[in-house]
Amino acid sequence: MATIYDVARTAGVSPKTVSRVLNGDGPVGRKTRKLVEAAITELGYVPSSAARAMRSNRSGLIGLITGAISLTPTKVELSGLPDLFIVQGVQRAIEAAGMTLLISDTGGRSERVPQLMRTFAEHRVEGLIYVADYHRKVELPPMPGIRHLVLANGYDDRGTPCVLPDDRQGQYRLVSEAIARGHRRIAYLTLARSLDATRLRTQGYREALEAAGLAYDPALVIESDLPRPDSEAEAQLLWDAIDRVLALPEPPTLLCLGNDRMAMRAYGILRSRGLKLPDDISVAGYDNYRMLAETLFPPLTTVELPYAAMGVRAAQLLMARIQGETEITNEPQLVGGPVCWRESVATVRASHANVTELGRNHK
Amino acid sequence: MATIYDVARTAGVSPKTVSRVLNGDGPVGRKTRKLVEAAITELGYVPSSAARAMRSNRSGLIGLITGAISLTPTKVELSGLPDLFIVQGVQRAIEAAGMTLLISDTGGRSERVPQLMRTFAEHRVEGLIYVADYHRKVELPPMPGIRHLVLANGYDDRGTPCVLPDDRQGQYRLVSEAIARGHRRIAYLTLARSLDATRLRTQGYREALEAAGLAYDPALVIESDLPRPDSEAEAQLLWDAIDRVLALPEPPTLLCLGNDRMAMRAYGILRSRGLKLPDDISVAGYDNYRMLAETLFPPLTTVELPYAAMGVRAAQLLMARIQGETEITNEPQLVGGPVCWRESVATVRASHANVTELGRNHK
DNA sequence: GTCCTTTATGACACCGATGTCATGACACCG
DNA sequence: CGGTGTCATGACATCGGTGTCATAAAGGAC
Repeated sequence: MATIYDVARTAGVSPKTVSRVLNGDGPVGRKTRKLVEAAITELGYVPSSAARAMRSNRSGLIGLITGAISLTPTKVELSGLPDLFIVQGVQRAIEAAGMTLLISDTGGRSERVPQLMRTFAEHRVEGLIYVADYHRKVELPPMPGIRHLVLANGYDDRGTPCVLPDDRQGQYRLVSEAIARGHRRIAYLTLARSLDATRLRTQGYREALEAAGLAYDPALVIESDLPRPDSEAEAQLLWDAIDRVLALPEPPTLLCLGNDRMAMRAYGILRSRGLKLPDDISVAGYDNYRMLAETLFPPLTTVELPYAAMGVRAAQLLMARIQGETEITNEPQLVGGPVCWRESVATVRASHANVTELGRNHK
Repeated sequence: MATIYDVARTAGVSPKTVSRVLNGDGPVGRKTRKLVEAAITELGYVPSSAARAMRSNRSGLIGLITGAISLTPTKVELSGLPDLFIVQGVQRAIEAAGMTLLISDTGGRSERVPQLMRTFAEHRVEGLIYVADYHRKVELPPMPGIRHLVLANGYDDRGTPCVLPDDRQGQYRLVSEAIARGHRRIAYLTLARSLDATRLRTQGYREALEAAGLAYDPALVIESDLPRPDSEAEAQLLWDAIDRVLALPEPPTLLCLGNDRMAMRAYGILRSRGLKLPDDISVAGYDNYRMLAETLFPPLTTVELPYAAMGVRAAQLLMARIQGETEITNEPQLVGGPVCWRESVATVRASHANVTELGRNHK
């Protein structure tokens, strides 16, 4: 591969002049510039980032880690992998800034982290982004030699800068808009209560009811998904929850599910009870996992988890720190996603609205 | 960050001696080694790969590109993204070999490829892996400065080494095992005929029938999926195809679908016709897209696309080339995946088997 | 004791960029 | 015409490792 010396010799100038042409520092005569550019093209010269990095002490590299990483051993989750969109977002923003991304995946084995960190250190990454597989608290091991760290989809209690989905707002918007379409009895069949997402979305659910002057009915909110060894046992929980809300004196007109996967199961369960979607009952999910949401019939109304945007934001946050910008808060950056309105949620006619009043008194 | 000179000074030796301790070339006295190791630990020294790369002319970096890349503009496909598993496989194999992966994604815009290639060239990657989004022929632009190239999930007509899923064998196994479970009339509702996967899997389907002495009935094989602007129009194709095979004089006992997404649609369509799965009719997919296959009820029998294994194989192929191994074929490397047998395919009782004979004569 | 080999270590150059400083050629001003 | 400033360019050192070669000390054979 050609070097700057080859270019200099071909163009009949000094290496430093070639460097000036490349970087635009210092003045270069017009004829000289042409000569150099011709030589570069002729030789197919591409500057070596290794040499540049060594001289400038700036590698232009950003590290990114996905997968298990915490100190405490965690069970392997099937889920994961939509975080790919976070990575794509990071990639885009990093690249736009002229930097390059080094990506590593622990593959669920967090004991490999020290090894990965060492590799990053050898390459002198200027910053590191850790992408969690779902909205959660993480506990990172000490990372010697890492100057800047940003968490995406996760947070810790050490004030590390982080980017999180705005789960509260997402559920709030979904429920608010559903109310605007006439729904008054809205069930919320949640993911595991222990998840941050569940806590925040439940809060958003309640706030939306409150803003509309509707009473909160605890009977409509049921934890309906817990990790189980087999898929069928998981589905059973949801089955029971749906049974319970449908048996209420004033059954819901809309079921909000903890995620699109649960919504997909709900389709099957509701149909097996002879209900037509969305005429007899409406369904909404969360995540906008498009492979599911768009393929289901009817297509699923859901809230988008703004993964790509979160990735972009995380990258920008990191770049700002690297460039030493001072006025930066450590507050979690919340990123909201739009509600994707599809046919699984019907507009309720006025007659149903009357039911609402009953529903309010019900409490 | 500490340098080898800092370590040398702290240990009271020359930099070269530190280098010897690090790399294990040349002899080092026991006491000296201890001194040096203590200094390394004390300073938290990590050697700079940039400096090392410059001297040795070996970067230890492998480039990987995903997403659109061909010369001819392609429409953006929703699908994509299971290729994440290919990337994970590559990652694992590359890392095991002590190298580091630079990953870039075109995000569907192949006009960005030259820019990505330049970045790779600047970092002096020793080889490049291109990961296609589905089994397909690709047309790569010229890649100056790339010494070694391997295609994963794609192939070209220039004999570039490549790794492909063994689609023929996958469908062959699925159908063979289904026959072993008593199925005699097996429909195959395929993806677009233009896809390589469809051609190869159809071949596997026919060979399995042939091996079992069953006649091939063209009425059972229907192209049932074509890219359409909206999801509903796509589903309509499948709906019609299912109508047609169910209306046959000898309807099939098993529907093989082109992928798991189609299988998911088939569940809905079959149930809307009042059929029970798998008692009235069996269904099988392809891909082992677990989010679908395991969540569907009943869980879906499908063929695994061995993405992770393909990634590992691609990485190994590339490493072998980099190390200059000579006896390497350019034959496509076919990687087979297992059939994941789940409850969506029933075992057919003998009474049904009689139907088979009719089926054979039917042709 | 001398010679030779082996072991342990250091001096120095080099990889390919770029920062610093010096130099030469002009142009302009008084 | 000499002084001053700008423009264009090159010589040289430097970043952090490693390959080459030299050197010194230790051990063994005669």
